[in-house]
Amino acid sequence: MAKIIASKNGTKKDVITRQAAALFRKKGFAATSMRELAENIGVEASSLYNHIGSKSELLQTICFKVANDFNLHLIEVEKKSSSTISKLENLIQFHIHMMLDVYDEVYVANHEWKQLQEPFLSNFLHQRKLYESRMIEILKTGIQKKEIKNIHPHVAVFTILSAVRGLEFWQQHKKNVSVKELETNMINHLLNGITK
Amino acid sequence: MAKIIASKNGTKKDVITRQAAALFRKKGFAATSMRELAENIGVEASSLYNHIGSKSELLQTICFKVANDFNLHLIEVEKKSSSTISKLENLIQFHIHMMLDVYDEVYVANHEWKQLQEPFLSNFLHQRKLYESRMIEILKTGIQKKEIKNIHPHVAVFTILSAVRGLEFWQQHKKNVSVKELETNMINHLLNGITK
DNA sequence: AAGAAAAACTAATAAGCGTTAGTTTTGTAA
DNA sequence: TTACAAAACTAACGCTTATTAGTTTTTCTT
Repeated sequence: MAKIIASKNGTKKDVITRQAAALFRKKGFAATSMRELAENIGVEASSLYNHIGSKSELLQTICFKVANDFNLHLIEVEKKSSSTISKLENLIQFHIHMMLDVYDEVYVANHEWKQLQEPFLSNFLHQRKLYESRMIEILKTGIQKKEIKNIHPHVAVFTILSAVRGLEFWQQHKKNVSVKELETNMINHLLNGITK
Repeated sequence: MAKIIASKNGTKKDVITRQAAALFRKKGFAATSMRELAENIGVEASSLYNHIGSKSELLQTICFKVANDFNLHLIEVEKKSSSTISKLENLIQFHIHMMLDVYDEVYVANHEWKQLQEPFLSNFLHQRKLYESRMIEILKTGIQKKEIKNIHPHVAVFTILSAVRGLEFWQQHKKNVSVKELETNMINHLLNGITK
């Protein structure tokens, strides 16, 4: 009769959620069974339900925690009175760090949100759309202030967000490239290009 | 007793595969049932097996068709004696067009390859790794020839590939931005940046 | 029109799914 | 030590899954 060990700063629900994020990332939400999750923790599947409500709830928790983290950071950036470029640097930097720090969770939020049930699905998509439109506003301001080329702000935001999302593929190269190197290269690429 | 209608240039297997790609994209591979796929075509689930081998086979067909298309194009680009920059333009352009032309298939190849079974999973990943390393070589040459800044080629390739992969999110904005506008903006962004 | 081949159908299989009920064990506090 | 609550267990529920077998219908060929 194994017991779920609660780590220092986390309830047993947190332990389950973290392990769920790891599995959902590795195998996908639909392809991960509760029995599998339980086995990974060292417990029977039914025991999980002493701590969580449902499989769906796990996905909800993961997705909205990530969405909230990004939202809170964007609010901080918007408050600042810095230049558009440095705001963008700040945003890209945060995305990179989230991707490296809470990889599983961010990955799941990016890829498995489709498996959310209503009304959570709509809510999640709404939040993301809002995030994007606020980033677009930042770029528009930069264009007005002539800090940024007269590009299509919508396309630019998608390009930047897509690029940082791609850091999923970076996990396996963590050793070869330092975080700092990655950061400066990506920010420089997305802001200044690569053409000499 | 509905019958699967073979379209002009496609066997019945093609029709099934195309519909499968659409569903796998919308709902994910694991979350799509054969009964659902059959219903979408207008036939009983068991009837599908007169045309295909298995559900897995459908995913394999989709993923390797896409991988092959990208590989063939890369070979063409490598043959050319043009500048590094124009090679990159060519590659980015092709990615954009694939994303817009065979959206479902490319999306599935990008997102659902995890559900491939061995040895197909290893094979697919190998092909993708090869594609990336060949793109890196192109960038390295560009750096040597001083056509391109002295950036980290690996990071740059990932940034570019991630950015174009993100065009998934563009489907819903097709009306607002023309393909040409999208193309020039993205290529310009990824090659020349957005800073004035 | 007859016979063969293709492709649909119905029915059933075994396995796996998320989840619940009921029970037993464990840990905690009086 | 006793009592209570937390959290584990076993067993089962009803449902869905991909796939197969066997049969009937449709289509193509002669």
